[in-house]
Amino acid sequence: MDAQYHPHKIEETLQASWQDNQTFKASEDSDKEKFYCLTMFPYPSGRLHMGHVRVYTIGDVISRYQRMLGKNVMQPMGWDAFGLPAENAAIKHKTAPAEWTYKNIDFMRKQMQRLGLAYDWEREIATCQPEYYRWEQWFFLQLFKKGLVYKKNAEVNWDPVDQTVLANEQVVDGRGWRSGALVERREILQWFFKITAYADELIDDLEKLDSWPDQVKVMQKNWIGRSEGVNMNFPIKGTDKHITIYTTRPDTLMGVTYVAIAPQHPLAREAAEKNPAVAKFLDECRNVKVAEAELATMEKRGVPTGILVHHPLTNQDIPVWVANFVVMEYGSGAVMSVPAHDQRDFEFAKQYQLPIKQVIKPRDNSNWDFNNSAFTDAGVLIDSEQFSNLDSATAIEKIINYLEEHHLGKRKINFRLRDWGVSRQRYWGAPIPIINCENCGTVPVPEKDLPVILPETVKFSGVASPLKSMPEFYDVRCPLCGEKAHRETDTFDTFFESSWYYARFASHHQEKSMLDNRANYWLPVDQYVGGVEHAVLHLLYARFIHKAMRDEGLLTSDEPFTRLLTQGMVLNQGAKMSKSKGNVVDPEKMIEQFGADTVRLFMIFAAPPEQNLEWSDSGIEGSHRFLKRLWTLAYENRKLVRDENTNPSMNMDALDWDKVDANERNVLRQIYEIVEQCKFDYDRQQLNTVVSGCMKLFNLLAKTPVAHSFTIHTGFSMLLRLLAPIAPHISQQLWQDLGFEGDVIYAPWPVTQLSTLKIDEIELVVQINGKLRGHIKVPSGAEKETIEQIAVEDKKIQTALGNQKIKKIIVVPGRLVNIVAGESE
RNA sequence: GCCCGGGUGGCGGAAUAGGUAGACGCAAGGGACUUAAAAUCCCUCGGGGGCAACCCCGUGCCGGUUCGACUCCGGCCUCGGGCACCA
Repeated sequence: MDAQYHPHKIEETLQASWQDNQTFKASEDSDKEKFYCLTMFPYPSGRLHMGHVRVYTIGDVISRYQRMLGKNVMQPMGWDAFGLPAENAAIKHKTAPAEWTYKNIDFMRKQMQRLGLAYDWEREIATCQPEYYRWEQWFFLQLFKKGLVYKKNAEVNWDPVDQTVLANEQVVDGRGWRSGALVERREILQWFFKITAYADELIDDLEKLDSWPDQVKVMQKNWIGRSEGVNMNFPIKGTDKHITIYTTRPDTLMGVTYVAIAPQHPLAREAAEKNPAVAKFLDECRNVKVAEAELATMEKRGVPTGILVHHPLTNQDIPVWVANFVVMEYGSGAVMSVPAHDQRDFEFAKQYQLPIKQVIKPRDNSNWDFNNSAFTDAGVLIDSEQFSNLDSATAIEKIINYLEEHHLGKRKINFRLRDWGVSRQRYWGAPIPIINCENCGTVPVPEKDLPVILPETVKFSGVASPLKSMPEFYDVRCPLCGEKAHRETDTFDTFFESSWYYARFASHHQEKSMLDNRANYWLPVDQYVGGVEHAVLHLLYARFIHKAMRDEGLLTSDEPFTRLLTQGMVLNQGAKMSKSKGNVVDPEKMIEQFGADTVRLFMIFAAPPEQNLEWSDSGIEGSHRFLKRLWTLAYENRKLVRDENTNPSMNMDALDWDKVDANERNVLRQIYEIVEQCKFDYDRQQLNTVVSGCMKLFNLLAKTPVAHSFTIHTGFSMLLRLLAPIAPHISQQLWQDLGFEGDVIYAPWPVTQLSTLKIDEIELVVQINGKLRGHIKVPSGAEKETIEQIAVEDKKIQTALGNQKIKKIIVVPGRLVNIVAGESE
């Protein structure tokens, strides 16, 4: 055993042996309870950054902890390998996206191994490999057969100069990032997944996810946005046509003063043909990027279409406006506007001097000031003919019933959730397995022809996808009629790959099917770890695909992830690490300087997993210092611990605590308390305080006299196990050097004798009116009356009480005594 | 704009079901060892007052509930995440 801590030597030797012995290989034939621990796989961007190091460490700590609890653990890793950055890198470095991606994967895999992450590398997946995406293409075809896939027009950001579709992040201040041209909205035909068919189940099953953060569940629930309302027809004056609107507030029906339609609404287009002002407005609306945030924050504008509709109840004429804030995708793309009771309608009405008609008054009968804002709460109806004087809730029911009886409207449950557009007009993605034939229309690629392989050696200009100019890719024969046909050149949204990879890890190397029985053994994932930024999109899509796979008979579970941990970002000087800010800290350099254990320890210690972590150069030095001290103390006690291992000084099975020295008993009790606390913290995943616990235990051991060899031995035995999931290398090395049996990786979790360890006296806090005034010692298990008496008779308490009268005494067992006292008579 | 989080010493953070605010670590200051420095070890360390025992104030801001509030409720300020083609 070296006198000094040499992290590199220990870590590299151990990592090599883990690899050689396939220590972390997972198998399905085990009598142990299974535990599937998964961390969101990365995009292979080139090298690991601190954010990666943090998540992967957290996942690794959890999986190692579970292994020590005796579970059959599987922890795989792979690569979310398709996506935009490879195309950008291809333009910049003139390398093909495939080559660049594979190089990055090789480099990052080495970096992960150097961190000592306990992965089963045999299960590794790169989503850009045909062996993977062929099953995605296959699954798409199954959804197609079931009618869960359809094609429709949808808007994209169009760069008129580069003649290409832009991602939202490629639109900067309304212009294409490369060309600088003003982007335009353009409609193109795209494939969609009917995720809305699962909307109810996606919302209802959130309740089953007890071990998900509430935060994420609430976000998903709001995102899906189930609302109960009514679809209502407003007849168009002078025609037999009508506009359908959706509202959740039919109680405000009598307050409608105009109807607003989306710029994409067919009626708006019709109006534009006759009305140049409308045409001009629609044209202006095209220069806004396709993003909800954009729509919500831009100036609310509109123009009258000249169209009038009849109010369904009063038959009154109501003008129809086109407004830029009405979303075509939600409801029917048209809304009834009630300025008096909706804030956005209110502002719009003020801006264009449209009438504001109050039909709801506050329940307390007060007057509402309509100069500043709408009254949006529920209340009592006024000026609403037969519905006047009803409360909002009753009125909603009565009005809906009336509308249904008179065939003017129909009850409708609506979702904010929209169907998932999966077409991307890009090269670096999985090809959509469809052939377009002039005779036969849309023809799925026959399953025997899968996979449709993405050509990897291409010339990449960055403007349009190379597939669009590769006849060898798109010129095909129609599988039905045999005539010349055209292969789909769009590729899948990369969220599709990341929606089922967790299941494929459990069926790796299966060439005959997408998934096999092993998936039912491992799934659902017991612990999923990843960033909060994925709270809605990725996690919702994965839940949807999981249910779709279940309905395809590929799986039996309803949900993919049992427990979810969403971790925070790594910041430096209060900001996300980025090249432009110049605050990037390279994990590779940190490992070089301090070793993997120190980096891991700091990542876990510096903040609780869910919160952002502030990088600190001196902080990581502190973590390193702790490991050095630990090594030194272990070195100094090596003989004592080894001897105790071969020749125990106390027999735990027949231990008589009364014969143990009181001081030693006291130290042991503290050790046990720390160990119990660490267990509690591991289970609630507050890993930073586990490290605090380890440090406390270490500080205690450093002060323990050598005579207490039993305590020192117990302390080391427990400390090394508590620390093993976090700093696995040093823990294993010391475990071995101090003569403990086997590998710490498989060592059973420490069990304490805390419950049998007797305590004679406990200390309680004494408060007067909630303010700390003293401490008392009482026999453990003392009666409430005894405690009260001791507290009141305490000298300090007597002085503090003076001649105040005691009104009440509250005793919280094991914690405190609060004396409620007041003025004397 | 909408949805969801966070705000506690000089700094990162702790306080488990409403019960001692500041655990653990970092930084800083003082001391020991050393020719010296580094390393290591010991002490101090929220603010104010007091010779002291002790006292007062203090968890973003304002108000409420409670014997007792960092914790619960109402309102606000501020920083961050997401908003459907970044992943």
